[in-house]
Amino acid sequence: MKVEILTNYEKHDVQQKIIAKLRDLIEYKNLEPGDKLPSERMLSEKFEVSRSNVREAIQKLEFFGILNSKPQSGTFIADIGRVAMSGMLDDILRLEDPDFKSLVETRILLELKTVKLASLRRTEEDLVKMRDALDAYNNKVLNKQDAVEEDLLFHLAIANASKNSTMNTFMLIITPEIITNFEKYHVCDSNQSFLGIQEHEDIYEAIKKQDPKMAREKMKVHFKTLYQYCYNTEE
Amino acid sequence: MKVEILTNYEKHDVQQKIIAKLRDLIEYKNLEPGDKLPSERMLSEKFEVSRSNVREAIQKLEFFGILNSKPQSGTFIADIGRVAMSGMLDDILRLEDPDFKSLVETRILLELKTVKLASLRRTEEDLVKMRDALDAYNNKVLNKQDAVEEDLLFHLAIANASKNSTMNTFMLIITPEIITNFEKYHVCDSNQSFLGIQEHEDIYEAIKKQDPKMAREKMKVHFKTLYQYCYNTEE
DNA sequence: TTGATGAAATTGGTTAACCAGATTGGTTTG
DNA sequence: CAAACCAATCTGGTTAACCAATTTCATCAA
Repeated sequence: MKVEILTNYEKHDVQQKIIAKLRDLIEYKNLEPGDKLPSERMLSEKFEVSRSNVREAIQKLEFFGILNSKPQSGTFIADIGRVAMSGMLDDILRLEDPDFKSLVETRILLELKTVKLASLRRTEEDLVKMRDALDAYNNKVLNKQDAVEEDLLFHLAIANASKNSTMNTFMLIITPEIITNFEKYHVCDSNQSFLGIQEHEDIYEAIKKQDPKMAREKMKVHFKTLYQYCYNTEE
Repeated sequence: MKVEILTNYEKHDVQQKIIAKLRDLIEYKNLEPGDKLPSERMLSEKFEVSRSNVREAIQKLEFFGILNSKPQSGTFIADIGRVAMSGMLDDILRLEDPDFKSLVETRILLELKTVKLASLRRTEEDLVKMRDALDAYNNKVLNKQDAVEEDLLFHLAIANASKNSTMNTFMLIITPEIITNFEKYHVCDSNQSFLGIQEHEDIYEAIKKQDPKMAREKMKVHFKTLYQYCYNTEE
C-alpha cells in the first residue's frame, strides 16, 4: 500500500521535474511565443527521462494552454509571452491539490452564479433534464436511499442550463471530489436529504419562472448546511 | 492547414468515441464503484483503437476524477455511484470548448471572489509577489509597451494569495485563453493600460489594508471595460 | 478441510522501433 | 537568378515487445 502511494508520488514528482526543466529551457534558450520546442526525443535524452514521460508533461501543459503539439511538425509555445509563460509555469509547479474547504468555497461561488444564468437562459429542454434529475432524487430520498449522486446530477443539470461552458467544465471537475468528500465526512444524513426535496423544487420553480433573484436566494437556502462546513465563506 | 485541423478533430473525435464506449461498457456490464475495468489491451482490441488512445482517454477521465489507475493492478471506477458516473460521462461528452464570453464571465466571477479572499488571507510574502508583478506592469506601460501578460500575472498573484487552490487552478486554466483572445480582439489599447496602473494600485492597497469590500469594489472598477465585452453579465 | 506457497498469467508502465506527413535544403529548370 | 521540385531528414503519433509488480489459482503441507 505504501509502495503504491510512493510510485504515484514519484510519477507526479518526475512530471514536475520535467515541467521545471522545460521552464528553465525556455528561459535559457530565450524561446518566444510561436517558437518550436526541441523534439520529444531530444528532450527525453537531455532530461534523462522516458519519452512517454515527456509526452505526458507536454500533454499537461497543453491542457493548461501554454503549449500545443502539431503532428509531424513539432511542439510550439502558445501565443502568450515569455513573462506570462514563466509565471504560469511557476504557478503550475506550486499548485497543491485542493482541500475540501477550497472545493466547497468554489462550488458555492459557481453555483450561485450558474443558477442565475440558468434561470435567464434555460430552454424547455433544459427544464426537462432538470425535472428528470429531480424525480430521480426524490424517488431515492422517499425510499430512504442515499441520494448524493442524484443530488449532484441536478446541480450539474443547472450548470448545463447556464450555457456557460467554462463554469460547466469547472463544475464537472469538482463534482467527483465533492461526492467522495461528502461520503467521507457524512455531510448528508437522511433528514437533510428530506429537506432537500423541497429546496430543490424551489430552485427548479425559480428557474422555470426565469426569476434569477429568487433562484439565487433558494440556492443560498439550499447551501445553508454546507456553509457550516465552510463557515467563514462570507457571501 | 486544413489537414492539421482535420487530424486534431479526428483525434478528439476518437477520444470522445472511446469515452462513449466506456460509458456503454460500464452500463452494460453493470460495473459498480470500486470495480475494475477490463485491461487496456482488451479495451483497445474491443474498441478497435490503439492502446495509447485508450490510455489517453483513461487519463482524461482520471483528470475528471471518475477513474483511477493503479500500476500493475488495473483501472478502477472511482467511488462515485453508477448514476453519477453515467451522468458525468454524458456531460463530459457534451462539453464544448469555451467561447470568449463564457471565459470572461467566469473570470469576473472568480476574481471578484479571489480578491476578497486575498485581502483576508494574504501574507507579507504574497504582498511582495503582488508588488513585484505590479512594478513589472507599471514599467512596461510607462515605456508604452504591451503589458497584457504582466497584467494577468498580477491577477494570478492575487489568486495565489486567496489560498484557495481550486480557484487558483481555475484561474490558471483560463488565463492563456484570456490572453490570446485579448490579443486577438485588441481589448487593451495603450490608454486603457495607463488607466490600469492606478486601478491596480488601488486593488493592491485594498488587499494590503485587508479591506475585502474595498478590494472587491476596486476590482469591479478595473473590470468596467471588460463588462463592455460581456455586457449582459449582470453583477 | 484449511492455510500457506509459489509459479504462471495478468496488469499498467516503459521502451524502442516504426509510420506517415511535414520540413528542409540542395538541385534542377525555366 | 528565381521558382519549382524532390529526396533526405525530422517530426509527433502509433505499435508491439518488454518489464516489474501484482494477482490468481492450483498445489501441497498440516
